[in-house]
Amino acid sequence: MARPITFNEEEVIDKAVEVFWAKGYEATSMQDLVDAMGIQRGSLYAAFGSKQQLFLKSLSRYGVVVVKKLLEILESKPSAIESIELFFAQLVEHLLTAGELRSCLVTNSAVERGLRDEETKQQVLQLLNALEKGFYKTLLRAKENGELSTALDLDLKVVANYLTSSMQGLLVMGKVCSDRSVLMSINQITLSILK
Amino acid sequence: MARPITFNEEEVIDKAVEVFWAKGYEATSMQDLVDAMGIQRGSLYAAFGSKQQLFLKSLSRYGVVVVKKLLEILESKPSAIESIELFFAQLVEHLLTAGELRSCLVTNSAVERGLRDEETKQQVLQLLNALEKGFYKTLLRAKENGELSTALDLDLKVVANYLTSSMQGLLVMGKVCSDRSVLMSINQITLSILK
DNA sequence: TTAATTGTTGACTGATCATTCCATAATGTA
DNA sequence: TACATTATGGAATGATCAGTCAACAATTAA
Repeated sequence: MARPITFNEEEVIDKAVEVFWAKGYEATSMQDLVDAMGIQRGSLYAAFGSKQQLFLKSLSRYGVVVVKKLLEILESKPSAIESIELFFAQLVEHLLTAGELRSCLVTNSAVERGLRDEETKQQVLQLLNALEKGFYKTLLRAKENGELSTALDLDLKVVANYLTSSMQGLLVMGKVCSDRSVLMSINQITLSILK
Repeated sequence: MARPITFNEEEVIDKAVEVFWAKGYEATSMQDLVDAMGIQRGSLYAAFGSKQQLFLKSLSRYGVVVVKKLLEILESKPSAIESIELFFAQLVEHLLTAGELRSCLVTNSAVERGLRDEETKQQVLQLLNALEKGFYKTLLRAKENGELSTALDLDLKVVANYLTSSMQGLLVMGKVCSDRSVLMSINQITLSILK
């Protein structure tokens, strides 16, 4: 039998996620990853193949960990609308406190790699789709709860898309703006269409 | 007297803008720039100092050329609201036709460099501010024209910020989504608050 | 025509890039 | 204990990176 792997793959990937999240794909060197992941180059290549593959795996892991946690916010309150409000408020909180991780790996990857790498584009689409579905489910719940103005006659799929896009906009603004009141007032208008 | 410069600085910078716009900062090599700009390394360094300085100059030039042209759309129609609608429609048109330039150098720079380079961050803030001011002026015009619902009682500065953020969101979505109807329906909801 | 000045050119530098490779270490089985 | 197997460690690879530099070309003033 063979010598067993001494590192935990998920733990090690989580470190890679942080590096890609903070620095982006191009600015991250394999040396950065070796240092952060705490395993040697050889093991890294044996386990993950290449920088590109490691990146895709990191993006996928980001979906499983971070995006999933975000989506849980949408189910955290009895009121669907309040859940959506909390979701956007938490984004602002993240932007104001997360330091070098202030942003979203999905947004970053869409912008840096969306046009130049088809695999990344497909993964980003999948993650954006998951967010959109989360919004849609929550909007349906709002409708069932009678939380949406009956005067409102909007296609909820479209609204879900709008919320996804608005979220991306907020995350871009948060890259350069640290003013809570500015970010919160953007959210306030964004969500005013639901009332 | 000395030998005069044989290249036109603006023409040459416009080439650099395109390269940074298409590839981003990190993925662009000085060799890429030498090739695209049509001048030699030595001349490039003599004229612009470093990759970082050339990038900042390119971003600034992007503001003078591209952002300025965008802002002109906001003054292109008698109706202020129609001008804003045209602005967002043109963004979609750009996203669907611009190929590898499909995006906005401001968005790209905010995302890729906003957290990691203070000079870039300041320039991005300045450009976002110019956009916001353009929206604000146009919203004021809308109000004066009586185009805004009188029921609407919104701080126009905040709305201008919201439009800036919405624009960034649309540009992120456009990196991975080529579906005109999706992008247009996002705009439709974004602008519905003005009615 | 000559001297002085400055732009142009492309080879060159040392650092760093992603990736490979192999000797060595560690493990389970026989 | 010895063997087979596989992970580990880290040196080495060739390519490419940003940036430098000195020889050369072109221009103007004198």
